Amino acid sequence: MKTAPKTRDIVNVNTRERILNAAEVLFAEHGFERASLRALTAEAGVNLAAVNYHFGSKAGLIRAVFERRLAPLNAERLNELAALERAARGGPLPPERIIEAFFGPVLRMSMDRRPAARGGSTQRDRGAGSGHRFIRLLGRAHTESRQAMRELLEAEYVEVVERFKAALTRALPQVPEKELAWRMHFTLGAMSYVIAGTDAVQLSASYEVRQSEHPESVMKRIVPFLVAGLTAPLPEAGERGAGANAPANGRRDDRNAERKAA
Amino acid sequence: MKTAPKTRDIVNVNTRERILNAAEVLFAEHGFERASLRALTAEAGVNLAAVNYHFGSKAGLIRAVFERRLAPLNAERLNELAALERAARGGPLPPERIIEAFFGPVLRMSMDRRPAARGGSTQRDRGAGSGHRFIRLLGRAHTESRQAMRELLEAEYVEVVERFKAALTRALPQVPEKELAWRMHFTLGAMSYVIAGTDAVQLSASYEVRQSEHPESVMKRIVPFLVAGLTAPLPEAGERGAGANAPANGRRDDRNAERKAA
DNA sequence: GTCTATAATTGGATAGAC
DNA sequence: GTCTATCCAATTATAGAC
Repeated sequence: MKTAPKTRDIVNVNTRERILNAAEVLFAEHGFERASLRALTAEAGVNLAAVNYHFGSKAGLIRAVFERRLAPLNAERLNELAALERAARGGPLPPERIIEAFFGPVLRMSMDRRPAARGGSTQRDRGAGSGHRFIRLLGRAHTESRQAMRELLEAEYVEVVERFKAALTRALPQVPEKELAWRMHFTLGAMSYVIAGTDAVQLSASYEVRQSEHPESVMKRIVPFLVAGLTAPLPEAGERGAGANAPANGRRDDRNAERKAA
Repeated sequence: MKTAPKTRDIVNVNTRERILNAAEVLFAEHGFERASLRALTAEAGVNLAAVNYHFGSKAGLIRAVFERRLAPLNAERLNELAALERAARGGPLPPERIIEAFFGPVLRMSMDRRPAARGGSTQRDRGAGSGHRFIRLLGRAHTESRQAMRELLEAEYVEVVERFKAALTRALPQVPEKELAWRMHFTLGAMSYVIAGTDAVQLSASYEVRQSEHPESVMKRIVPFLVAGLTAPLPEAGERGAGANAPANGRRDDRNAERKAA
């Protein structure tokens, strides 16, 4: 609000945000390398030099794109978890609720498919819209090997991961720590795959699985799957020999309560 | 074998394979865009122009890298499944075995960490070694948006997915088709996350989870998790309203046998 | 089949006027 | 803050000698 904006009247957004929005679109569509600043500024309807003015470099722009989104997303996760813990008054939480608190925010974001608000054009760019673009971008970032990218993601995630890990540890005392670490790993994998969704790896899934589902519907499917996995019978104590010849130990549902198995 | 190879004596590999090996290394490390043909041919110890001679273009090289690996990998999966089905003589397979047949080959490949055989140098480049490099590359390919890449992967995967889907459908008759499609999706996600492993998304997992494990050990952990998920109690019939207020339906282990729920 | 040299493009970044 | 014009580095791809 320094001086009156250039031409547009009311609903226009400033150059900085126009760039961030266009970057989100084009990075998600073509990757960080192939999306050129030229294409990007054209999409945003701003001048080429504006990127360097506002973000210093292309790398700075990439960083800004992630910071804008990840902070509120993870804050929401922590809020939901904190609300659950308040309601539980110190008791352990049902694992279902923990999963929902972690996955809900990102799932809802990934299914927010408002049209792209492309072109240099104007009104209703509000808040950059359509979170699923950012989610695709996030999936892309996970396979990035750049040092800076990894550090960025790690910094944004470390707190939520620790908090949710603690909550799950209390919720599932019968699962040894190391086993739980792996099961969280599997859980995160299933979640990531779902939100990566549409054009990433869907090919390997069956073709009936489409993103036309509502978030609640997906949640209703994935929660029982993950809770069953998290509370599954523990593998036998011996670390070795679960090869293809091990007996199919079927569907027992006993929960051994040993902690820290080997 | 047309004329005697340039200088090296016995164990040298031809230019074509040297390029493929170097491409696998550098594409996995830096991505398809950032790994230049210059860096790549330097790594391989071959001339820059050789890439275009042997593969037509950089895109052609990328295609060749994937084709060399995916075909045998998926053939192995189909072989293992076929062996199981022969042994079962027409009966349904235990889901544990199906998961192992699908995941075993890629898991073993991902944990094959023979050193990179880098540099222009020579002997023991055999078969390109260390499959985990290719696995990382595969993870990267999944987030690629290029049309050609998607078609390539889809073509390589369609048969295995169909065959394994059929096997799981027979193994889990109590799970409705659509539900099973989702559960396969979750399953593939957990698997992908594990093999993407080391530097991809490990940050979000807990730091105790390391790739130092043996394939059998990982398999022993993931199989019970996935089988429990695949055989989990079905969500209630109504499609709506599994929001954060649904009752925590805990750990029943009843399996409703309805097929095709809404 | 392999090499050198170079063409043809495209990219990120910046200087300096406004 | 925005713009034009331009620099400079790096890329893929190819032509043509060997």
